[in-house]
Amino acid sequence: MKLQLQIKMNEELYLRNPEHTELGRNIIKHSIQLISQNGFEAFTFKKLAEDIGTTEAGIYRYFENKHRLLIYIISWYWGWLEYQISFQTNNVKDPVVKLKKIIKLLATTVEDDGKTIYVNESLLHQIVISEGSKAYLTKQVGEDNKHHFFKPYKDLCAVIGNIILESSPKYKYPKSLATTIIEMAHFQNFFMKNLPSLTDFGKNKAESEIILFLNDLVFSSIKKN
Amino acid sequence: MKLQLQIKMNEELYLRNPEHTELGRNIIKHSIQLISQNGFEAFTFKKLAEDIGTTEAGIYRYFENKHRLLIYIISWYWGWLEYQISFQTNNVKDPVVKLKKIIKLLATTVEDDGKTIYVNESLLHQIVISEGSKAYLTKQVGEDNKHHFFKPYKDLCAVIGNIILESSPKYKYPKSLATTIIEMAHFQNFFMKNLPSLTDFGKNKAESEIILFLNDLVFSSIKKN
DNA sequence: TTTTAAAAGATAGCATTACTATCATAAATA
DNA sequence: TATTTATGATAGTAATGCTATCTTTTAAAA
Repeated sequence: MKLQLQIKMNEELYLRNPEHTELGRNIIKHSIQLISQNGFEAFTFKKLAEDIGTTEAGIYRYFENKHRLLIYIISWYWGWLEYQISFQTNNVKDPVVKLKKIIKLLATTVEDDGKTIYVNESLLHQIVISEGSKAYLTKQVGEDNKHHFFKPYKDLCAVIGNIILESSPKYKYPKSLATTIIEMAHFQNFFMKNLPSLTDFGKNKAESEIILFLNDLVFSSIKKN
Repeated sequence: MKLQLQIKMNEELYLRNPEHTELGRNIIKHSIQLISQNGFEAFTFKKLAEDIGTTEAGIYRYFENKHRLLIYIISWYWGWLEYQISFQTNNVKDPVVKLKKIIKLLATTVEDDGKTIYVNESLLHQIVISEGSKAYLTKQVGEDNKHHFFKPYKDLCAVIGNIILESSPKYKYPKSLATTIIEMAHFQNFFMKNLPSLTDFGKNKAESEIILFLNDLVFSSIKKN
């Protein structure tokens, strides 16, 4: 039996549900390819349409603009990651072990598991690293937040924050530490690959070193209390 | 005697040195105002020209494009901040005290001290929080790095990293911890103001709480070794 | 099986953005 | 006074970020 994973998306993010049609799924698939290839700034609906073999107007029937589309795929990633976390930490009692698993999931390049046909999680992970913060670092963040566009990210932070509290009930900054873990898992990765002198992960450039750094950071913070 | 502070800028960042002319200084001044007001995405050379009372072509004589201009003002900020740090930690022996002062400087809204006539450091600080990472989160990061555009940021990280090592010579991740402090000082501030449920700085929304969080994070990491 | 509705394709158009080029004028310097 | 240098004024162009309309295809309902 082949299971297929479905992530429930905020309906206000799109005009027409891209999961329901071939064209819609192509929009998601090719967006991920194009954005990871050329970056979000160079990404346009015109180029996307050409890549798919449809027209610009066709894309606009699904997404109001490219920023919404970015939020869509990033949100999809957070939803997917939360599922991965709940799956991988299922039946694990020790919150310390859970946290270590989460850090590993966050900091490790994911492999495309084929459970989601039109989403390449590995490319998507790269997008989240390079473009993820652009989803909210805008002047419309307040408006977008009213539409609950950041709920998947918040949910993930809440999950991680709660495990931090499980491990150390008196720790004062579980949510801020959670966002720190998430953001730093990605920023250190970006720095390692692009501005390596900003990190301590010299020549080898292995994600495993980021994991060690984050483990050290997190567990020295929460253990001492 | 009134001292005037000059930050030495990378000459490849501009076509004509904006500090040398009235128009150039206006470009810097009004860029900071416009970007902090409307965000970097909505910022165009046309609007900037109108705001100043000059023409678009006039701006292009100083900066190749708006991305270079962003890097210019952000770099200026890092240079300025490094000066502030060296000034405020001068004659301080204890690296722990130094680090605390640095964290405070990073996390606190700066007041415009008038030492730099055409730069409003307070607005610039807001820009660095909201737009700072966009300077390097691009596909051209490698190219830009070859031009040493990120040197001021790297220098600052090196300074902080070295103080971390002074305080704890065996700590393994001084540079990564330095970037974590810098980035989190800004991200937690952004979250606090725009997506508060991602932080633990509830109703009061005081920068002092971010300082407490960062102090806790940093000193639990480096003390235990 | 027809009818009808929904989705996609094809084109057009338009304001704004991100530039480049040219020519004239004012101000500073030699 | 001559001449460089900076600025102003204007034009133009390809690409971007949309909206609108009309036709054809596809698929669901009657």
